[in-house]
Formats: sequence, C-alpha cells, structure tokens
Amino acid sequence: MLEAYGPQGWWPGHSRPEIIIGAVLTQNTSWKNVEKAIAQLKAEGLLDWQALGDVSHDELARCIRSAGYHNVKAKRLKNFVRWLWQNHDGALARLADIPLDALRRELLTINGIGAETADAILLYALDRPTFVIDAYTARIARRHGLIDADADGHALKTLFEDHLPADVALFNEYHALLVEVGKRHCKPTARCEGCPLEAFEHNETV
DNA sequence: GACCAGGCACATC
DNA sequence: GATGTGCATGGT
Repeated sequence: MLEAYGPQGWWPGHSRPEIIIGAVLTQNTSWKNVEKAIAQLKAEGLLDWQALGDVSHDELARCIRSAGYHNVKAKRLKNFVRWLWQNHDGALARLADIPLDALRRELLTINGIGAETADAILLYALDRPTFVIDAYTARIARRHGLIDADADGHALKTLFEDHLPADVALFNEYHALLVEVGKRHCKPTARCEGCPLEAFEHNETV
C-alpha cells in the first residue's frame, strides 16, 4: 500500500483539538464535508476547549451544519469538552499519564464517542498505539479473507494489533493507507479493480 | 434519484 | 444478544 500510494500524512488536522473535533465530525461523513465545518469553527474561533465549552448548542450546530447530523454532533462535541473540563482540567496534557486501556475505557464512557472515534482520538491526537477499525478497514479485511465475514470490530482490532508491532507511526500510516485503498477500490458495491491487495484471496461472498 | 460517506445511541424483539 | 432506526449534509 505504501509503495502504491506513498505516505498519507494523517491526521489531516493541524492541532490536537482540531483532530479530536474532526474525529467526531467525520462519523459516517465524508472528510470533504468535515473540512468545511472545521473551517467554519476556525473562523468563529471555536477550535479550543474554552470557546467550545462556552458556545451555545445552536451556535455550534450552525457552524458544523455542513458535516451533517449537526445536532447530534454538537451534543457529542459538548460531551467531550464537558468530560475534559470536569475530569481533566480542560487540558489534554493531563491525559498523558493515564494508561492506554484505562484512557480508552474513559473515552468510551462519553456519550457519542464509540470505538472508532475513541481509537482515532487516541492514535492521531494523543499518540497512543491503538489500531483504528473503520468501515473501510473492516470491509477490506473481510473481502480479502483476512478474517471471518462475521467478525466484529474487536476481533478486527485484535487481528491487526496481534500481527503488527505497537508503533504509533506504523498504526497511523497503516490505517490511513487502508482508508485510501477503501476509497479507491473497496466501496460497498464496486468490485475491487486494480486494488494493491489483489494478491490476497478474494472472498466473493462478502 | 439512488447510493455513499473515516458512527453511534437507543428502541425493540 | 442481535437487529433496526434516527440522525442530515453534500458529492458522485
């Protein structure tokens, strides 16, 4: 994949808050739509935890409208910010001493932060070695017969983490490359023409 | 107009 | 525990 596409330079965000906000906004949404929402947040000075805590729901929802599901996502962003202030003084630096597993469990208690969003935050914003399983990764792994068709997210996560060294830079690039393969060759319906993973056996039933 | 996009929570059976 | 549904905009 790296040979085919080169380094992806993920996450496409310039600060940790921006990465975390992007992780929520991109839930079931194309990154193009998220970019517009983030640009709007930046224009309104809402890319920091203080401002995001102070802004009203309606104002926040209006800013992120282009990312879709703007009412639920406004709540989810608020939930994250509330958690950060109430439990960690509103400072991401306070999370540095928490063991990965404990921090992951904490993130999962926040309403609106599920497994993928938690792992994306951990890997791309907090530099923790956890593998991100998204729809593309799951589809690619199943379609290429790397795992049973009915395997769940945890099984997929375990598959990658058990076969790769727990390295932040590696997990970062690996997942980003899988998404690129997915975007180009592994749509839900489209056949996998010219996929760089064609060396693997296809599971045509999936 | 259908399908898709870097999910998640909640209701219902 | 598995399955279905609401949430919403924008591109192909």
